[in-house]
Amino acid sequence: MRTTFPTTGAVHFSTRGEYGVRLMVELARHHGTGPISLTDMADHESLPRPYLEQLVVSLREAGLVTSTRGAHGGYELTRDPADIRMGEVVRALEGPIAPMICASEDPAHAGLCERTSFCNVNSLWGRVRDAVIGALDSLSLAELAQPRPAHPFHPGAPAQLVSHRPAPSTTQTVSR
Amino acid sequence: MRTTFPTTGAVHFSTRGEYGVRLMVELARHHGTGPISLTDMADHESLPRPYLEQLVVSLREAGLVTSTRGAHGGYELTRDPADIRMGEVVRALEGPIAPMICASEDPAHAGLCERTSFCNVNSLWGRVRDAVIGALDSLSLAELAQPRPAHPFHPGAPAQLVSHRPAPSTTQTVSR
DNA sequence: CTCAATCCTGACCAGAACACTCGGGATTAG
DNA sequence: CTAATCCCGAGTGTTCTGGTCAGGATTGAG
Repeated sequence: MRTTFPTTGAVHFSTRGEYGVRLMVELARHHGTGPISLTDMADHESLPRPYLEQLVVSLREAGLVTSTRGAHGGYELTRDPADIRMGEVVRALEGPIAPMICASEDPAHAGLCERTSFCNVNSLWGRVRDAVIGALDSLSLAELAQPRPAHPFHPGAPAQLVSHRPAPSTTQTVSR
Repeated sequence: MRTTFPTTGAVHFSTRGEYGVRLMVELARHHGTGPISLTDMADHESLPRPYLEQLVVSLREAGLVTSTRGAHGGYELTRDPADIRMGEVVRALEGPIAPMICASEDPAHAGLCERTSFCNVNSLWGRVRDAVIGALDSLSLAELAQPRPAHPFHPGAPAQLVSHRPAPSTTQTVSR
């Protein structure tokens, strides 16, 4: 089993997200060449096929993939990879991006935190949510699927740790 | 109990983060006027005090608060609220911001994903991590603690849904 | 000195979520 | 017909979450 790796609390994607995205990348690479079987992908990525079987249900229900049954069947993308934002993929797999009840993507649902009137802590969670959504939607499946050395310039920031702690300056005007 | 509210999978802060932040806000509001007891804060925020007791341990260990024991004791901030980035607070409560094993804040730890050499999916998780860190560190405790109508201009973007789907353009240069 | 208000520590616990596995049924190409 | 597929629902051990509980140490006030 995977044991969720060293438990890290906040902002942590489950294996559904991880495996599902890898699966979509696999599909994107073979886009246009007919359906691929789950068994093939499971073997190629060395992931448990019976588990992928239930992940792919979410992807199908979200309209991201279609299936053809029977021998030589399998799955394929419904749209061009360049047309699929990673936000859609992750949302399909893990549900809506809502770090907190009062920071739901659905405004109606967010309203049921009765503290909203007087507490502005939720502005923090809202900010996090928007940051995550922005990060996910700024990347298309096609960009993620291209092999390795992404592009001569703009190398796609691979394992490259950017400087966390951007600037511990006291006064710091937020963007937007 | 809180039942983690409608389960939302990805990017989801636990009550540790929620309660802990609210606790810090409470402390920030009374900063400079001596220690406040946990009981007071638990009552005022209607949170279970015995649970807060273990949260506050993390805050103390992170050096964010100090305690004075005995009667009329309590907790207070060690630094000025304007000097505390929310990233510190959240990290203290929930652990390092790492959405995935290959997107750890600690580069050494990130190296133990053996796929890093040939898969660029981790660039996605890295991007999410940086987005979250940026969002958290761009806000100070002081900003979060001020009462309600934050500021005449720069209204702090309260529940305001920003347009997700920023621009589904196919070619899209990353920022940075 | 005593007492009550605090912080501090560690153990315990029920329920949920996670990461799967398993068994079998429906479809279809060869 | 048969093998390769997708499809579906149920079961399962482990971990995490969100607490509770019991008691000990420290201190200010009377």
